[in-house]
Amino acid sequence: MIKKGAAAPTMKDVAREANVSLGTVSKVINGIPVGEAYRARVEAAAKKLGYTVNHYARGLKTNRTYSVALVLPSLRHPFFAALADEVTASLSRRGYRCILMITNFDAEAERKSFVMVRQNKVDGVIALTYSPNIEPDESLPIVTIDRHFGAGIPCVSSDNYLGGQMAADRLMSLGCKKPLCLQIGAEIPGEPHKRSAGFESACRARGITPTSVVLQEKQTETPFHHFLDEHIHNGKLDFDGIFCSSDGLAVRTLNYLKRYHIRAPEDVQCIGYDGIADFHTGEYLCSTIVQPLAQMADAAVNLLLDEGELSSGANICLTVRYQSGGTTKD
Amino acid sequence: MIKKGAAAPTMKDVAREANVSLGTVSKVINGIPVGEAYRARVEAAAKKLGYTVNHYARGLKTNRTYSVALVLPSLRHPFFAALADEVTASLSRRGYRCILMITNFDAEAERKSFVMVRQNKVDGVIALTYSPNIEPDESLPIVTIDRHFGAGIPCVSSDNYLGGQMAADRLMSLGCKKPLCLQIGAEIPGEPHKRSAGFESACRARGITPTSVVLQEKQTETPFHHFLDEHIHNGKLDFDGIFCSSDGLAVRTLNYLKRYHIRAPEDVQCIGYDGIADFHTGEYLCSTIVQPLAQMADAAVNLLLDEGELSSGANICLTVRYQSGGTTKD
DNA sequence: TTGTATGCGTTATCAT
DNA sequence: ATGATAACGCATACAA
Repeated sequence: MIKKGAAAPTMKDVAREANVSLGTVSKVINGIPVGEAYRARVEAAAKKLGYTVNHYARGLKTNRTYSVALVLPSLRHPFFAALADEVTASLSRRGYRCILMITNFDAEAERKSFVMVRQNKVDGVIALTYSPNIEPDESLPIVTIDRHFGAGIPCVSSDNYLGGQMAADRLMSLGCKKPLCLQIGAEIPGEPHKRSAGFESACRARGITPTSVVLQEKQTETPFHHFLDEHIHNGKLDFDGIFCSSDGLAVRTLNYLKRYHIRAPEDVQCIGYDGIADFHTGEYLCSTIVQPLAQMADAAVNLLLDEGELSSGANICLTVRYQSGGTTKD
Repeated sequence: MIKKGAAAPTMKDVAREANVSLGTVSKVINGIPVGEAYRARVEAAAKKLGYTVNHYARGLKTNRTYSVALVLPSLRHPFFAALADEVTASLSRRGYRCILMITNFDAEAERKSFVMVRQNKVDGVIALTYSPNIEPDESLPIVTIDRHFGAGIPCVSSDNYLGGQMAADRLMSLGCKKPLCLQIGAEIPGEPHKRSAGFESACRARGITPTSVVLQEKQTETPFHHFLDEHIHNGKLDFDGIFCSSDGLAVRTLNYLKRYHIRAPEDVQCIGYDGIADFHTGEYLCSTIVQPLAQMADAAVNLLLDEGELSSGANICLTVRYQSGGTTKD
């Protein structure tokens, strides 16, 4: 049951207590120069009454609510959860609140969150969405993470291309001759696709031609399984190194191969992408390319909040690092 | 950069467009009876302009903001993440927004979130906190999850006692004669403690006296390890069944025992608590007592939002279920 | 410098 | 039943 506690003190109360006018209180609160004696009186009164500004009333005037919406498909995915964790922290450091919107991959839910902005309910949106069709609305303050929407919508992401290259280089340094690249494609072009592009490029730079298989998003992974089935002869896999476009995919792929008693890193080495360690054990799920989550969150927040940043239309691409996780021979 | 998009249409705009007064628009929006012709006109105008209410302005009048704060220690823990996911969804169904507050187990951060309520920035708080010392503030609309704060603060939790009993019964049905109970204690009395209490009770009901070890919160788990060390003789553990107060603890304990080549379920059976499946594989981490997350979220939301519920001071205790997860012989 | 008055978008209380 | 108007808490342009 929502009941009102003792009504919070307002500026009016403070003004009365301090024997000054409303405007003076407002000035003190907002750091506008005011006579020292007045300032002291107001501050004392404010503290005595436990006054704090009502952000909503303020927002009604200023059109700023000091809150931003974070649009995510889900929180169950460790990567999304960790991202939300970082974004919330980053926002909090800047005095902003985070309104969480879970879309469950539903385009309608995504749209809803975007209209919120126009209702002045948030100052901006940080979105990680899979819907291909959000209109690059007018000057909608929005920053996407890891997804390109073309138009002038800025995107912060990890350096996916570099990550792919690093995976390839690492695999080949560790002796792999027959690399395989497994990728779950997104409807939206751009970032995720760069992982495999980087991988392939680095392979070719060493004169090796990798095999690549792409899965349509939201499809089950059985096409991958069929592919693997066809490439197992005499209990041996045709490939000695696999790069997966996510750690989750790597884990599932390795699990599948386990049925054939093909193990990592002995029989095949494998590198994933994301780099979210298992919470309970602190261990990485597999060897992986680690996304710089904290920096990505900060970048997104700064982009959204800092004057002029957004209009630059810049995409920010943060560097990644390799992390051994037991599925490679290093 | 936060810039304003095309100003969102207001009631005034709708009123002008529909050629009616402001009050009439308000009535239509709020479902208050109004002439059919008017209603149609207003609705048409609203749709045409893409009008949506500004919740903040409304909140200024009604003292309701239609948003509640969810206070959580972290999002990295799968249980917290899943809980946040469910709470957000439940809130959304009721037309409420979720403001996420991550405390990182910091008492000061928790306190901050509680003052927000008095500033009218949220209508209530759903909190899962470990700080023992939040004052049962005046009529602060708050519901806790899985933590008791005594006083009149309602708490929704899974039936921890029953869960402990179920674990004990299951273990003994599966042939265990020497049960061990491992628990990470909380500073706050109440719910978590009931897990082991239930376990012990069920053991004794069968005439078996279990061994229990409790760890002080935030302590490292080495005391557990020492204890286990002392109870391994000739490579065999003195116990044949372990109940851990969380899945995470179960996983870590089993990992530790693995060093001694003691394996589950062959050498020792083990049941955890929480029941959050691994996101990537969909598999449970261990045999476990599953908390009814969705129901808990709904219960917390309803308790907070529904008239009169809160004042009843009732604690809600939701039933759990057992789930085999490979660390028991069923 | 300080105080007064107006308006932000909405709801609610009035007359009409 | 409908329309005008005050008020919510705050910021601000303007007057003092």
